[in-house]
Order: sequence, then structure tokens, then C-alpha cells
Amino acid sequence: MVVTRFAPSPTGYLHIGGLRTALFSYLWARKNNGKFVLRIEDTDKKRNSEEATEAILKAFEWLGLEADGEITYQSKRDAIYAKYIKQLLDEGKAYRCYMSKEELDALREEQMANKQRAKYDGRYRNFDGTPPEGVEPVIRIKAPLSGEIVVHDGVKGDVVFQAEDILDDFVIARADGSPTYNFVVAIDDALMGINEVIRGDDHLSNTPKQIVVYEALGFDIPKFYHVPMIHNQQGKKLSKRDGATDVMAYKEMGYLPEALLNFLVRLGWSHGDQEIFSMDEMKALFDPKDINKSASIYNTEKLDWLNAHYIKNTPNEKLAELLEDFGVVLSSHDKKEILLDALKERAKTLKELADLVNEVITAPTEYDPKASKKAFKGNAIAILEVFANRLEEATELHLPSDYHHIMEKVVEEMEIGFGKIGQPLRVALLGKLSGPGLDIVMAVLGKDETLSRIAKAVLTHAVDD
RNA sequence: GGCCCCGUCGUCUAGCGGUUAGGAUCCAUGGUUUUCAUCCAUGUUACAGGAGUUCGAUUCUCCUCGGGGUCACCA
Repeated sequence: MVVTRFAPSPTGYLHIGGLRTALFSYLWARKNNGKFVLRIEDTDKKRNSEEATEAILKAFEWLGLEADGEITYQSKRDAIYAKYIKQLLDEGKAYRCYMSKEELDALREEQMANKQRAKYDGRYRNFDGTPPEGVEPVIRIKAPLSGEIVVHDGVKGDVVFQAEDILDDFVIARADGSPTYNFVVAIDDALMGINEVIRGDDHLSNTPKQIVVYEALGFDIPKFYHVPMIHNQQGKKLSKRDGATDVMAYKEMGYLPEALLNFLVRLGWSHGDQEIFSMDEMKALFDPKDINKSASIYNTEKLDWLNAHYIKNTPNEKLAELLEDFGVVLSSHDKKEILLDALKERAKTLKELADLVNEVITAPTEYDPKASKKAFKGNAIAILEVFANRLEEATELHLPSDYHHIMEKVVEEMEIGFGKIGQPLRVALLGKLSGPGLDIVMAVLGKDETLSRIAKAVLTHAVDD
């Protein structure tokens, strides 16, 4: 069974890059009827916060990504790590190192000065004398000093590291006894049964160390997939400084979860030429072997397009519900179907949709001067008055087509083009020259409100002249 | 600097020795629309460079250049 995981450290909100690797892991587990588990890497007590964990969970909920089973918290697993540290110590695969921080720093400086790479020199590897006074030891693992370590990566292929280039006896437990990252990751992944690790390729160079731990403990090494970074416009790793990397910010901006997910799944992964993926399609088609090798630049143009697409394809009932977060309440509006059908074609975000709704249902408080000037030329006011009269006489006005017929009648009666009535009417109803079809606007507003807006515009523009 | 990864239109990508190098987005133009948007059509734009291998390289190898990642008692 395929078991994947997402293992964030709760130092802030869930960010776009993390979400993408989480999504990949989630999809791969679902595709294989496997498990996707969540582990919170909260061992850095200074930087972690409970709110951050909650923020991550909240984002998962918004996006509909469910993790399987209980959430694992590293902070509650000290006893487990201690047990394995002891085991390695007992087996002679790890040892106490009494080198002080100052000594270590000095060694590093010397090595740097000689243009050598900074590397622990193994001075306590086979130490059996009396330890120096006053130094709490760290625990180091005996890493291979030569030979090669190969990461069989599902994205990058086999990546070969020379032990002498990159390894030394690295610390697995600090002086205060707390275990270090590369040690606990390997243990947790092994114990949680994770056999397919999908993560950012910034972890690729950590992987040999983790392999050392797996091997020392006799655990099976999982399959790794190191997915390329998402870069910002400057070509650097996307970080929290880059703005709009908080997943929940997208909710506030009016993006739909399915749009964000679709956008992210196509960043660094593809399935031929297909652009639109429903969640079911993603689950059916995702395969990490199709992840590409190069980093991609974060650019939201396509996200806007996808979001517009998903808004168009969202049922009005659902849209009305979502719009409430943006201060628009349509649930009781009897013409909301007509209104949303017309407006959802025009919005890139829910925020924009909310604005568009307001532009229709709220009477204009002012008229765009340029629009007024252009629309209220010649006998525009007379035309509007005729139109208002015909509207007044009419009964049974319900559908946009009912209003359209009246416009047609006036156009015929006065022998004018459609624009002659359309433009002033548009300014009267909306205050500007763009917007949805007037018949739709009028059907939504109803006869009384339409007449009232026309009357006000006529009055205003008559005074101007 | 050492080690590792990467390099196809501005951006996201297809391609897996022979293609007029495809799609999407963006942009531009035209059509539809009383307007704007949608929608439809059309168009501009790419294999980083150089050596090989080969009858033939975007594709394989090497070098150069460029970009990125990582080098902790952080995760």
C-alpha cells in the first residue's frame, strides 16, 4: 500500500509551495487507494505555535484535503527518539562527542581558511578516555567516510553523492538531548510506514543523511520524489516574503478551492495537453513520474483564468452561498438565477462577482461624466421618457425578454438604432456604459426600480442641460 | 567556494533521434454583443551556446555559460 505524508513545521500559515507538495502526496495516495498522513514537525519550540498548526488544518479543510488517521506531532514522540538514540549508542553506531561549540567553530574557521569544506573531524569517534569536565556531549552518528550514496529519485533519477564530499558524523541529538531533524524525519517516516516521500527538492541534499539513519536502524528506505521548487519572479525560491503565498489569502481574494488546486497541480506536473482537472480527474491521473525536473516561476495569470472558468461552472445556489463571505446576500432575491447567470460570465474572482452584483442591485449614486456626455446627446432624454411610458403601461414584466420587447417597440416607434436607447438607459440604470445586458438588469430590478432610476437620471441630466 | 539539481514561446507546459516544434495563458487583431465581459476565429513569440555520436539531433554524450538548491547542536 502506498503511504504518503505531508510534514510541515508549524511556523506560520500554509504556503503555496507546501500546499503543492501536499496535494501531490494526497493525490498519489488517493490514486493508489493508499494513505495520506499528516505529521506536524513541531520540535522547534521557539518558532512553533499552535495557531500555525490550526491555520494549516483550516487551509486543508477549505481545500477539501483530508488526511488519514490521527495527526502525528513530533513534539510528543521524544521517548521514541530517545529509544533509537540509545539503540544506536548501544550498538556502537553512534557516540558521544564532547567537543564544545567553541572548539567546533574554531575547527570550521581553520578549515575554511584552508579552503576545505567544514566538516567534523571525528575526534571522538573512537574515544575511550575520560571525557572533559563541564561539557554536555552531543550524540553523533557514525556515517560512512567513503563510498557513494545513491538517492533513487522518482523525479531526478539516480543522484549520486560521494560520502567524502558531503558527509561527516553529523549530530543526531543535541547537548540538551533533543534529536535533530534528519534523524527524526527518517525515524518518523519509517515508523509511520511511509514508503513514498514526495517533497521539495530543497531536501534532496538532506536525503543522504537520512539514508544513513535508515541504514543504521535497519529501516527500509522509501521511494523519494523530489519536486522542483516554485520560484518567485526573481527566480528565487518562493518564500513567505513574496506576498500572497498564504493559501487562505486566496480564499479572501475570492478564489475557489478547485481553481487553486487545478492551478497548482499544473505547476510542475502535466498530463499531455490537459489543463482542466476536476478533483476526480486529478486523483485518477496524477502520477509523480510526470512531474517535471525544472523549477517553475510563480505567476497567477493562469490562476485567474481557471478561477473564471470554475466560477462559470459553479451552480448559482452555491455561488450565492459563497458570496455571503463577501457581504452579498442573495438568498431571498427572486431573480438571483437570472442575475448570477449573467454576472458569473464576467467575474474572475468571487470578490469581483460580489462587486458586480452590488453594481446592479445598488442604484448608482453618481453618473460617470464621460458616459453621461456620450449617452445624453440629442434627444436621449425624450427617448428615455418614451421608454418609461411604455414600461409604465406594460403588465406582466418578468423575464429579460419582456423588457427586451419594450426596447424593441420603442426603437421601432421612434425609428432609432438600438444604441440610441441603450446608451442613455445604461447610464441611467448603472451609471456607466459597460455592464450586463440591460434587459437582464431591468428584469432583476423590476419595473418600479427601473422606472425610479430612469426618472432620476432624466431629472439629473435635464438639469445639467 | 564544495556538492547536487535544472535550462523548449514572457509564463505554465507537450515532446522521449526524423514534427511546418504542439497546447494553454498573456498580448494583439477580427467576429459576436446597444456597451463591457464571455464566447469564437486569427496572429506574434521558444529548443542558452559550442563540440561530438549519428544518414539525421530539441531529444544521446562532453564542455562552456546561465539559473537554482544545499552545506547548523533550524526544520
